[in-house]
Amino acid sequence: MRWSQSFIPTRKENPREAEFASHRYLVRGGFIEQHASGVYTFLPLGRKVMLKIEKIIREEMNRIGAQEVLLPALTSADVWKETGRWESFGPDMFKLKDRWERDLALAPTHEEIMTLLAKEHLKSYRDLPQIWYQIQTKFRDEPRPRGGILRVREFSMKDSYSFDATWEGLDESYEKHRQAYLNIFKRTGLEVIVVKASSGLMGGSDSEEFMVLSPSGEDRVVHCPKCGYSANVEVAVARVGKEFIQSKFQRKEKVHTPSVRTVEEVADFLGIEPALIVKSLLYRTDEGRDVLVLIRGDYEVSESKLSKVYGADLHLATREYIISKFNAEPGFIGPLDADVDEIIADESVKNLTNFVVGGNRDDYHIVGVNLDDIKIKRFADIREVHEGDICLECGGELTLQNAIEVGHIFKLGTKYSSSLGAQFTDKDGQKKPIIMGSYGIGVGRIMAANVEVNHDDRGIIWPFAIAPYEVNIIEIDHRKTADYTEGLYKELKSKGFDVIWDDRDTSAGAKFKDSELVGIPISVVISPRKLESGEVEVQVRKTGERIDVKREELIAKLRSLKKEL
RNA sequence: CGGGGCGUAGCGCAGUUUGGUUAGCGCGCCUGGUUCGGGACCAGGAGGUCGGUGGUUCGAAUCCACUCGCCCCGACCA
Repeated sequence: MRWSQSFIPTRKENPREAEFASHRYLVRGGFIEQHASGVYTFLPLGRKVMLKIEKIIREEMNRIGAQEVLLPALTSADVWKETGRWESFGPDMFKLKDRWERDLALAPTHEEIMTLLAKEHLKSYRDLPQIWYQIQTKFRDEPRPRGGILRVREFSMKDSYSFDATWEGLDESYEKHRQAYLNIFKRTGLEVIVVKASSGLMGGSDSEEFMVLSPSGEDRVVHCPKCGYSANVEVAVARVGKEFIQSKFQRKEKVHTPSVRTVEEVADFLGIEPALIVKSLLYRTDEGRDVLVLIRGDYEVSESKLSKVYGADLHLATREYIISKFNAEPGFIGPLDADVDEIIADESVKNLTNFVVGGNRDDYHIVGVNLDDIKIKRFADIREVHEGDICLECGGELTLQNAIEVGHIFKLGTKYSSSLGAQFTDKDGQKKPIIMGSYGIGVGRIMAANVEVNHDDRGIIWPFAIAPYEVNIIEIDHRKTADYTEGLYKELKSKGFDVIWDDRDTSAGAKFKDSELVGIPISVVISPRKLESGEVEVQVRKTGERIDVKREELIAKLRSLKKEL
């Protein structure tokens, strides 16, 4: 392709709204353009990158015997109602009506549709196992799109589904995907860590996420550098830093603590460490049950863990509700004589002695409290792991880092096959629900995560495998070298390089800047001066190297660079 | 949904506090010329319902009300 004939609308200035590197550079480089909040157009360069990522995904999926299909994006409401997800997705699902007022939905994922397909055709254990996948547009009405293409409402996802007759079979299908995913991320130039994850709305038992560590990520992952334990903070477990502590307060008594509300303020006021204060948080179920949650003052409650332990979604009560219920401000409520349906305490509370709780009256706390004083229904691990907590596996010190989720794999089990009646007949003649797994990769996220991780202040640094072009031939003076360059351009193309030829009638500086912004891994610079000695210059985007190469050695040089990058 | 910020030419911004001719600047774009290894220079030119609606006023980009859109921070997910 000639640059002069390409549609590559690069910009010199950052778009006003773009704060993330990937957003800035993908827009500035002419890869994407915003249409609406969380909805983007892919311009030629962006489309090329996406197609290259998809190609790698297809190769790796096909390698594990998966077969590509394409399901509809526009789906009938019935199936969603059958599995209950018409409600549980709630406003995250784009719902619409047809002209007959029938409910439809734009699919946010495809477990239901895929399971129906399996139900229709996979009747016998002889038909199993199967792995089906598609690369398709998903629609999710995200409450908050973010970071350009990092989190959007319409996005391309590779999703696959495995159907097995046995649990061992599911393990195998899952393992195949795990390996395929590792290959895909490696080939697309991403370093990922695999973390234990919450299965959330998908349901099922085990699930793992593939994470790219990056400050721009909105997930947080706990990692043990010593033994490799890794988990999303939503499900991570650990031992608390200091376990057994007791305070100086020997006697239980009410203490006047005027307008000290937060844990820090109370700790300062009383002259004890925050860990000795037991925070009381009021949670409510959707049905209106009140659950008082106790946790050590230096920790936070993990709502996802809490909800799982409790068995239903819990949400923090509003300030107004707390005041009406306790007749005290949120900062002063406590477990003693609390009129709630249930009290759950985090395990971190177990080993405290003579601790401090809210007094259920404004401006008062109670010190010297012990577990016997409180009617705790159960203890559970409901706290969010902190940086520096102790690894349960090996005793190492845990780290906490931000990460971008680029893939997620689930062992679904029989959740969907049971509710939709997808059964097969086993060897013994018994009808059994098909055992399923589901597996997703965000194609656009691979692209965005790549830019987040691989960029500098000049622009993007693509890995060779998914770069929009592999080689950019930059002509310093098109009028003097056009014929020569055309020969070179044709040769590179015929040798299999994805090459663009910057033949524009503009200054050399502008061409260099554009090339660096767009992030083409290798530039071949053609200047009349160097041509006299039969040389061209090779520039490597990643390292900034400039190497003079004899014309006849160019192909060999490019091939060796291709392997490195 | 809560909190914060922003909408003025294709892009980035000034002007709004304190209302007052014809709404500015840079980049980009068009024409002509000169340049040609790090976003070139000179001359000329085109391009704007100031997000929208309604109000206040002799007069509104500027004040008021409503409204739409976008971004960022907190509860969800590839």
